[in-house]
Amino acid sequence: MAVSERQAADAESLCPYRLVLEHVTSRWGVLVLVGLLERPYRFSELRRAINVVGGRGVSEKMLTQTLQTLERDGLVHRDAKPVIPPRVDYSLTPLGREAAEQVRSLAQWTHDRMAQVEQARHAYDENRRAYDEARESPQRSRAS
Amino acid sequence: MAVSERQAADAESLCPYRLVLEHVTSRWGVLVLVGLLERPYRFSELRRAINVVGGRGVSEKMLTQTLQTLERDGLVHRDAKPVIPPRVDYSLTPLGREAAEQVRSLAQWTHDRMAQVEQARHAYDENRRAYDEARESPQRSRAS
DNA sequence: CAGTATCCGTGTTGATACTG
DNA sequence: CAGTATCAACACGGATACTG
Repeated sequence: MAVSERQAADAESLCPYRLVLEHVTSRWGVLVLVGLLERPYRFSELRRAINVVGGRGVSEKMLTQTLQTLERDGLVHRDAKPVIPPRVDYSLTPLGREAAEQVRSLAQWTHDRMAQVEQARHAYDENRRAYDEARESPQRSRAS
Repeated sequence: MAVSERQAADAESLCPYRLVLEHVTSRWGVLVLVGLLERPYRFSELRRAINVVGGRGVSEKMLTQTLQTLERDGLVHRDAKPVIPPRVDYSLTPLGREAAEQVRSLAQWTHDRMAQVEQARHAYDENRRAYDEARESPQRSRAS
């Protein structure tokens, strides 16, 4: 069962608020929140919308799980209409909207600072490489 | 090797900025950033500080890995003094401080909204339970 | 369409032992 | 003290098949 699967995962030894933080910042949680910030979505619609972003798409299982978790936390509202074929709309609760805005803000910050991060990475990798090489063949650079 | 291990993990199919977001919001990344926001820490000192928070502690390996990732991203500064016994101080870069403040803000929000979240969870679980029970023994409630 | 149930590969984690 | 290396366990995520 999906629910007990998630709950088992949640039963980790984290302070309760860290749990919510993990839900919100989880791989698909971020995408779902940011997506729903724009407008409500149906299940498959949301799935497609997320898959566009880049990277590999979210599986039905993961989307379901993510949505259930966020719904349980009171961040996402699930509106299931009893029609055939089934139609379920997902939207943000007021609480969810607050969270989503924070997340989007953080994502935005990250996005804006990517250049600096990339630069830092290059510098780091350069140092590492130089350091490793110096250790592999010390006789070349240390031949006094 | 720890580095290639991390890089393999990072080679996932995510947009680049999502990667940084994951680093920053990762289980230990959050704790490290928030911890260092207070003041610089030495390695084991930071480890102990994090372990206090609750939950199970971070292993040396995970702390190392987290710190290296954040250092590579240019968020954490590592100051290794060539003395015996070794002494290494970790602190936030200006970039890291910005990130840490955002993260702390999000963590704070989460913390402040826990009551609402818990309440939503109770409501959710109640509905689920009632629903499941109704399905298990429909003859009791539907005996016309 | 909107899920649920199940199996299974793999990445992440953590315990342990070792090094400088 | 501050790591690194290796291995084993396990949770997570994904593919598939099935239901209402």
